[in-house]
Amino acid sequence: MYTIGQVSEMFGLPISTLRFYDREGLFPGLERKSGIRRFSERDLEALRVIECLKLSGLEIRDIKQFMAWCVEGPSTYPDRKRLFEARKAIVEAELAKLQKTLDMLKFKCWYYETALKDGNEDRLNELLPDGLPPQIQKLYDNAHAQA
Amino acid sequence: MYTIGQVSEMFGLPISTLRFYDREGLFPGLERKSGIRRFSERDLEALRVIECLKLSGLEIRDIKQFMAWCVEGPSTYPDRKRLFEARKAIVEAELAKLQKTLDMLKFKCWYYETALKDGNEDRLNELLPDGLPPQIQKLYDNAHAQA
DNA sequence: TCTTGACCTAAAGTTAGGTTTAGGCTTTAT
DNA sequence: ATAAAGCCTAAACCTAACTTTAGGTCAAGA
Repeated sequence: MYTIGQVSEMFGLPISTLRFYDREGLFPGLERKSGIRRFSERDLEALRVIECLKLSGLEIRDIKQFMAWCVEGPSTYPDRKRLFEARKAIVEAELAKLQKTLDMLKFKCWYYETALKDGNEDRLNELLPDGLPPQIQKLYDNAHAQA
Repeated sequence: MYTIGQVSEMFGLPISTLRFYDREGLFPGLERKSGIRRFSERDLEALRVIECLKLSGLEIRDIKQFMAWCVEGPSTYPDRKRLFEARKAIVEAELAKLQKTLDMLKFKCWYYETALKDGNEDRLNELLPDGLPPQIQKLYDNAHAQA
């Protein structure tokens, strides 16, 4: 069993955030001893899931819903399964988008490196939009492709 | 040249958002004809960069700074290069984190699929934390690894 | 000419996700 | 026994990034 301060340390989250999550119902059944929160291994796993779902872009009220399902029992397995499958699809899309973002950033890094060498953007403006070196052209095209 | 409504259509962004960006100084030198905004090809490219930088997690005030550098000229090439290199590092870290998130989600999908077949989590609780099928164990370990 | 649709501004409002404050218990080490 | 550290709550506050509102301008078609 852990105190809120220990959990805060372990997860690198402010104590105020943990209390906020608790207030929002993200730790149903969290134990208390004379008013003081005692986090069990189960609560830590819940917190890991919270962090995962948050990263996947889920809102707090929906995470609360998930935690409520966990309390409700096996009848909610289908709901929970659906939730994770939906999140999986969303994160896969997000990853693709972020990869595209990364290509744009890589292109821009090359762009300013070149501009810095040349002292201006004149040559770059001539190369654009399709006379770039092959590797760079790939980045540029990918970054400018329609979603 | 495009009207704000056309740009809104093209980028799938609300008109109010485009006006907000303009108010925040993200389109320096945006042309107007009797008060009405006319977006040039240059402004569209700016908007593409804005979307990219936003996805990379940059705040509006810092995007504004970047746009100001673009107006300022070649003396700011080093600043702009540094900005993109920093963003690139951040997005690469973000991608790694999101990949880990995805592994957790994949694990949870498998978990609830199994729980649904079994009708309970008893067998799963026995398999955890290190008696899982190899492929699944990999997902689980990766998702639970320290940052 | 009149009406419709698209544009404009300034300013107030909204939302999510916390954080801070003020005042007060509890536990632990000396 | 007492003081410091760590815990508690309720409620106010904060910030970013928009969005909405209210009131008005402008240009084109019937």
